[in-house]
Amino acid sequence: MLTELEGAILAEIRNGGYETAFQVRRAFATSLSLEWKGSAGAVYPAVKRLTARGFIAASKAHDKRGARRLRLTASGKAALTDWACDVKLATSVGLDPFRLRAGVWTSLDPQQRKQLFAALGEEIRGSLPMFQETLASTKPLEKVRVSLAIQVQRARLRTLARWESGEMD
Amino acid sequence: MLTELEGAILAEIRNGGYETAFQVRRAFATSLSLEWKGSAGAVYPAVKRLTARGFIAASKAHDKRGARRLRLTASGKAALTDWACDVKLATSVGLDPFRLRAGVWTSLDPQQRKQLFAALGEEIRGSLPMFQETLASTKPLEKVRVSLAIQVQRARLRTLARWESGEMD
DNA sequence: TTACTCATGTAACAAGTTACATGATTTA
DNA sequence: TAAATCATGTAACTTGTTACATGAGTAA
Repeated sequence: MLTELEGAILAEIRNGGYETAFQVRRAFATSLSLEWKGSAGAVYPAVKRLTARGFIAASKAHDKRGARRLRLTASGKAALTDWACDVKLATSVGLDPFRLRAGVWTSLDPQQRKQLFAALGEEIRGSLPMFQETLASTKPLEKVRVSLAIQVQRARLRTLARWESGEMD
Repeated sequence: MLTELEGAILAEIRNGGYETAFQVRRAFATSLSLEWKGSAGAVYPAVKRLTARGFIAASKAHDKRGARRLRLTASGKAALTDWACDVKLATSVGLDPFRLRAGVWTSLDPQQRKQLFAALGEEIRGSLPMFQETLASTKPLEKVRVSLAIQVQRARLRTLARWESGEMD
């Protein structure tokens, strides 16, 4: 069993090709589709755990700096596949901040709600260009994730439009 | 600043009307749209924190059992509204297990992928009736959350259909 | 040579998990 | 009266956060 972060770390290492833990951190910190901060206190211990479980192997780089380059072992690849193909976990609803808050919006007075929905729509529409830029210039793994993030944002916009012009159901 | 769980707890207390912490736990444990387990070790400390911050007030029930019934204070209501109307937080992408795994699916061989997508579709379609039942029989707050969960599942089905008959983009 | 980036970590803290403990009330 | 449910908690653990420490290589 892997945590969501551990699964994402294995995916990043496999995808990036001999990345250092530092590069994994940076990938997380700059990703639009990943929610984690890429904090040292999360990534280094997680890499240590995954190494101890035999999922990651490390080798020194040949350059001057000689950083620890990470790669997946055979069992690491298997663990990643198991994690990614877990049907129950993959289809669970997840922690969606929009959904979690939407219930509360029903008890807002109409004027406040109208203002809020306008602000939400503006924020989402403003975020789409960034997503679309990333979509053009990344590797398949991140591309697919960004594409799904865009779909979520579009679905939110449709929901807002429906709620603005009618009932909240 | 509230955590997602704390926000959801305040929403539940406001929505439920003088619930006990135990009833909040059960609501979380049985909810289709909430990801938390409603564990005692999460809920009781959170209620304690929220009480200490003046967001929750408690009173003894008049019945034999005399349980601690919870209600929101004025500042608790304000804190809930602030949390629910935080535009940046409400529109952030969240931790979606489907999106997190989807990137890895690109490197599966076609046969495996076909099988996986069939299983994912079946699981999602199998879950929809439960969601739809809940939709008929709950209060507005949970109703809206379930409705959004259904939309997420439908969007996933559309994505799978598109990926099955074409390219993954 | 000063500042920035690369690189690896630890410490204190936050907030969730499971598992356990305890007891009152209600139902079969 | 035995079992189930209601009710409130704590303890040990896991895994994330921020903030700090340290040092090597690189660019201005």
